[in-house]
Amino acid sequence: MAGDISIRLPDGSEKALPSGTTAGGLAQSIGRGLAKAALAALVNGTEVDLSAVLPDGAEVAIVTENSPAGREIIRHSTAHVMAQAVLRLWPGAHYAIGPAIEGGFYDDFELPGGAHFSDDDLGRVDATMREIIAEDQRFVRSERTIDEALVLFRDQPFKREIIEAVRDGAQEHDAAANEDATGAVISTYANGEDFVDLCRGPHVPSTGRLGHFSLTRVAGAYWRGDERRPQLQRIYGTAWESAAALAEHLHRLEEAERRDHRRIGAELDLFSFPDEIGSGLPVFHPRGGTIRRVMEDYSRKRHEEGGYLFVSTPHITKRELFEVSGHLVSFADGMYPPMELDGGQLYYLKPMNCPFHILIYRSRQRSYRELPMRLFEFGVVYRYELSGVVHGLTRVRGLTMDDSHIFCAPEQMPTEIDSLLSFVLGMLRDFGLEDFYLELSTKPEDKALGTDEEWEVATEALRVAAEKAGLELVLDPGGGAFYGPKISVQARDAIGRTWQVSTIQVDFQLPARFGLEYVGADNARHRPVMLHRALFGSVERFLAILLEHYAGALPTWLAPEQVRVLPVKADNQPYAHAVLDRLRAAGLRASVEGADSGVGARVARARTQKLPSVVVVGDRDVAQGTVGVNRRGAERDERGVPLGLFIAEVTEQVATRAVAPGPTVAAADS
RNA sequence: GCCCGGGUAGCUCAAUGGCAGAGCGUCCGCCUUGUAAGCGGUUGACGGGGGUUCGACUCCCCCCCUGGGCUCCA
Repeated sequence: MAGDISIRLPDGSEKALPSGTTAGGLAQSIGRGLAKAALAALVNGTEVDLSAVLPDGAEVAIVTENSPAGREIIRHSTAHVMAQAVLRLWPGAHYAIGPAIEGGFYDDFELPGGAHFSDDDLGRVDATMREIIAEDQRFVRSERTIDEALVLFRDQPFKREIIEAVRDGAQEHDAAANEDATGAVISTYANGEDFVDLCRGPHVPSTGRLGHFSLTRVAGAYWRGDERRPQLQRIYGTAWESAAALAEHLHRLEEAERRDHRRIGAELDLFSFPDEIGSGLPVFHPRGGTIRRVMEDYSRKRHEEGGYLFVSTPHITKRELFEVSGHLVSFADGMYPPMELDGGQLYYLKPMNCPFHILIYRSRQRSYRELPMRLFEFGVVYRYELSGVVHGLTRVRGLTMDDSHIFCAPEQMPTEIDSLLSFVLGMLRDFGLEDFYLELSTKPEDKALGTDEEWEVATEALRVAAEKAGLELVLDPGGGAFYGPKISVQARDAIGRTWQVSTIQVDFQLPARFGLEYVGADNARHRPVMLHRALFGSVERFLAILLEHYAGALPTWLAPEQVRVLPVKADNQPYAHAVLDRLRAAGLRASVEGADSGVGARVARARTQKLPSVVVVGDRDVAQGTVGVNRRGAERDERGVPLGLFIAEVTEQVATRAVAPGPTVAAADS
C-alpha cells in the first residue's frame, strides 16, 4: 500500500503511513518497545486512544506508560475499573466522578440503602478489580447525543446531572463536550458487558494493561465538594505502570510517615496533646520548649535588626473590637464562644492580633515621619477549628503567630512590600528552607470589603514585588482575605512536599474601619496602608514543618541538646563534667550521661535521639585533654580530638546555622 | 461539623462475656564498661459516663481523644 497520509513526529521527522492507520499502528511501525509502552497518543495537541485513526498531516506523539500523561491515563482507567467493581458488588449503586489525582485516583459512590464502605470492603473491591483486569476487557469509546446519554444513564442521577450541565453549556472535565453540527456530543467508554461511564478519555486499550494499584482508604466526600449536598462514599487508590513504581510510591509514603512531626514529637519528647486539656491544644516539654525558644530568640534578633518595634497585647477583648474589625461577621463560628461578665459585657479570646496593633497605632496622633511603623509580637491566638481539621501542630486551636503589622504611607507600600518579601525569604533560608514559589491570592467572590479599584492597586503592588523576587508565581484566584489580597510563600521540604509558610497581605479596609490617620508633610491628614505579615505563620506549625523537613535531625543551632558527654567508666566522670563546663561556657546546650550502662548502649540512645554530636571520654582523653567525637550521620567516630578544637567546630556550626554537623576543622592526630 | 476507622502500661503491640500479657521505656540494684543497646529486679493500662448481664475491656447508647478524607482556614 502506498503512503496515503503523512504525519509528523515530535523529533520533527515526517512519516508516511497507509490511510486508516491508528495511533497504535503508528507506535508499532516505530518500534516494538514503543508499542509495548504506548497507552495513548497526542494528536494535534489532543489526547486520543491508540485505536483512534490518524488524520493526514497530524502532529503525533505517543503517550507512554511511564510519563506523567501516561500515569494519569492508568489512574483514570483504574478508577473506571474500580467503579465497575463496586457496581458488581453493590448492584444499584450510583457512581459519581472518578478522576486521576496526584499519585492516584478516587471515585465517589452512593450505595443502595445508604450503605457505607468499611475498610474490609476495600479487600473485596480490590479482588473484584483484579478479576476485571484478568478478563482483559477492551475500553470502547462511543459518542452519543445528550438525549441518548440521558437514557443510557437514566438510573444514575449524578451522571444525569453532569450531562444536563453539559447540555446547559458548562465545561465538564469528566464528560466530553465536543460541539458538532447537530449539537453537543457526549463521549462514553464501555468495558466488558456491564460497565459504561461518561468520559472524555483517553483510556488504556484494555484492562489487562492495569494492575499495579492499591486501594488506600475510604472517606466521605460531598457531592460537588458542597457541604449542603449529599455526602458520598469515596475510595482512594494509587496506581502505577509497574510493580517497581508502585513499590517506590508506597516507600515514599512510609518515608513521609517516618517524618511525621507527631511521631517525632513523641519520640524525641518535644510536645504532647494531653486529653485533659482538649483537642488541638499542645503542651511543649522541655526539649520542644527549647527549640521554640531558640526559634523565637533568633526571630526577635532579626526583627530588631529589621527596625521592628516590639509590642504586647492581651488575649481577650470586649466584643466591640471584633465588631469594628469585621471579624465577628465572618468568623464568629471559628471563635471560642464569648465569656459574659460585668452585667452582660461579652469578652472574646482573640483569634488574631491585628485590631490590637491598630489600637496601638491609634493611641496618639501619628506623623509621616514615623512611617513605616512596623509592630511585631509573638501573639497567642485561639481559633475554634472544626473538630475534623485539627491536626498535630499544623492545625491547632491555640497558636503563636509571629505577627507583624506595618503601617505605611500609600507611596511607601511598593518599597515596603519588596523589603518585607526579602526579609521573609532571608529568614526562611536561615532555617534551612531553600526552595520556594509564591502564590498570589486575589479578591474573593463573596465576603470581600472595599472597592474593585482598591483591590486592583493592592494586588498589582503584590504582583510587582513577587516578580522582583524572581520566584515562580502561581495565581490563586479568589483566595484573598476579606480585607485584601495576599502573597503567600510556599516552601518545598526535603522530600518535595510544599507547605504554605509566610503570608503578606495588603489591607486598605481595617485602616478605614478604625479611622487611622497620619499627618503628612503637607500638614494634612492621610490614611495609612496596613500590611499584615506572618513569617513562620505560627511557631507551632513552623516547628512541625522543620521537624518533617529534617526528619527530627535538627541543625546544631536548633537542636535542643547539642552535645552529650559520655564517660567511658565512672572514673572518667570528673573529666566528663569538666568537658561539660567548657561546653556550657561556650554557650552550648550539653549534658553528661553517667557510666550506668555500656558506651555502645549510650551512643545508640543518643543516636535515636538525633543528637548532632556525642563525645566519649576515657582514660586516654583524660590524659591528653581530648574527646572522642561522634557526629550525627558520620560512619564512624573520631578519637583523640582536642577539646578546644571540638568546641570551635560546634560553635562554628551554631554561628553559621550549618545544616549538618560538619567534619572537624582540622583532623586531629591519631 | 460530616463520612469511614481507632482508643489496652510512657511507647509498640497481644488476648478473652469469667484472674489482662510481652518487648522497649521508667525506677532500684549489680556490672566499670572505648562506640547501634550488659544482667537482675521494679513500676505501670482496659479514655469517661450510662445501660444490658449473675458477671462487660469485650455487647448497646452518649461524651471525650485520635487517624484518614470532605468542608473550612481571618
